[in-house]
Amino acid sequence: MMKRAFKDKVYGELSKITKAMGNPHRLEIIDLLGQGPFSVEQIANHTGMSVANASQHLQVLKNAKLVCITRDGNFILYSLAGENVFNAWAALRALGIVYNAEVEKVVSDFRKGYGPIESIDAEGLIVLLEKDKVILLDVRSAEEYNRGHIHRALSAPIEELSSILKTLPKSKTVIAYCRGPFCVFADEAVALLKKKGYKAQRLYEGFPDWAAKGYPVAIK
Amino acid sequence: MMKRAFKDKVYGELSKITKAMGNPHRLEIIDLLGQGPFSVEQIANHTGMSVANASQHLQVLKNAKLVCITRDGNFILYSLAGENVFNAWAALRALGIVYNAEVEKVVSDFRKGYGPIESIDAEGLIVLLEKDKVILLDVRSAEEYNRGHIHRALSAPIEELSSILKTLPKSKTVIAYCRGPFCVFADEAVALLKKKGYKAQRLYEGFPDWAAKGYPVAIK
DNA sequence: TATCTATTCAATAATTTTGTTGAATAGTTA
DNA sequence: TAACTATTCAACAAAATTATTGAATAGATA
Repeated sequence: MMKRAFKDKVYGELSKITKAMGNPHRLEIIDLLGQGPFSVEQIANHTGMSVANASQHLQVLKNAKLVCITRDGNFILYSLAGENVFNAWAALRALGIVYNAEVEKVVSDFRKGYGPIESIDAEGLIVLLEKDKVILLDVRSAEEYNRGHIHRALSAPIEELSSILKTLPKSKTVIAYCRGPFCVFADEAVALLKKKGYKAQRLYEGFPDWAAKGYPVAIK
Repeated sequence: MMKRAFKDKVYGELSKITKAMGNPHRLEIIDLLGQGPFSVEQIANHTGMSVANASQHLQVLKNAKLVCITRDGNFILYSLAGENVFNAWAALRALGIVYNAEVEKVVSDFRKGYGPIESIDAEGLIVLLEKDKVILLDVRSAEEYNRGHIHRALSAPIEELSSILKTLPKSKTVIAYCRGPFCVFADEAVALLKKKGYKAQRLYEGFPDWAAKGYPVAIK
């Protein structure tokens, strides 16, 4: 029947997108590319895959039009095809956290390893920033900070945090943020800060979520 | 490494959701369940699958917590696990239409078969309804209409449209809507209406999209 | 032009997904 | 309780996905 052929085609085309997202490595790549462009080798390192394997997964994402490439010297940089891609990923991530208790459990179990970590959401942070009551730390790498960061955040890469920390007053609460809800840099930072006697929380979301919501960002 | 195991777990759990959505039949089922609950046999008929096959795909969706079941007499009714599921599907659908020219092409090619079909979006329809300038027809089945329909819409199942049509004045534009952008009932209705001398358009979205946006609905 | 190097490709085996078939099951109805 | 029926299950073969390996390629640099 004519209609059936049409539907098969439409849902078939759309399933190319969901198929492309239907793999843990590729979800991790999408999450990573939310930070900005990365080379194949960088992606491989961040995700613990071989370069050839990462390349093949990137081909799948590229064929589904979820990522696109630019060349920079010898390197090929992959980035998300548009902000809708990150939004769709965020919607799926939220779906997982809300309906699938297993996801929530894995995350909270892991975080317990750092002790009790309080978190604040983006809207809450905006209020605190307006009151000038907090110090905001970007605990990702300096390179990621330079690509773009939350307005008024200080760069404090997790490895350098203990030295930077000495310059911070203990009168204000410190908020740490990183790449997203599944990135643990902020948890590590909060654990260290609390150990040193600071009042500290993590931002639940990461920088890409903040930017996607249209909240103020700065580029160094 | 500890962190890698954590990430593997998190992305692995989330990929269960995207894997479950990574199949054309299962996407069609999700789209259909946006209308409300259906039995396994109904789902099989609507999607042109065998009952056993539909059942197996439904198990996959259930395991991913995307659908849930209730019993009604001898029948087991499947429905979406929550409105977030439809929203995520809508986000993916939009992603496909925006970034993947192939999806857009398949849809517009098919619609050309009915002649030039104009469509209006939900926001445009609201304006026209306020001005009382249009007649709004729900061309889905009477059963689906009774489950819920757009406020002020008349029920006009596509098979009965030609008889109902005689009672409609030609002074107003007629807007037809159905299940969603990939449902062709509204296109068929518009083609018929235009042939009979009416000014007619289709609503681009379907009833589930309208309801998900929080616009006014009525239940018979 | 020749060299170098990041990336892609091709081939392979292991694993997973898929649809069909017919039998089994659970829960309702009589 | 017995009969019925919608749904699920189990087993199978075909097809698709996946990670690994090492070779090939394209494009920049010297």
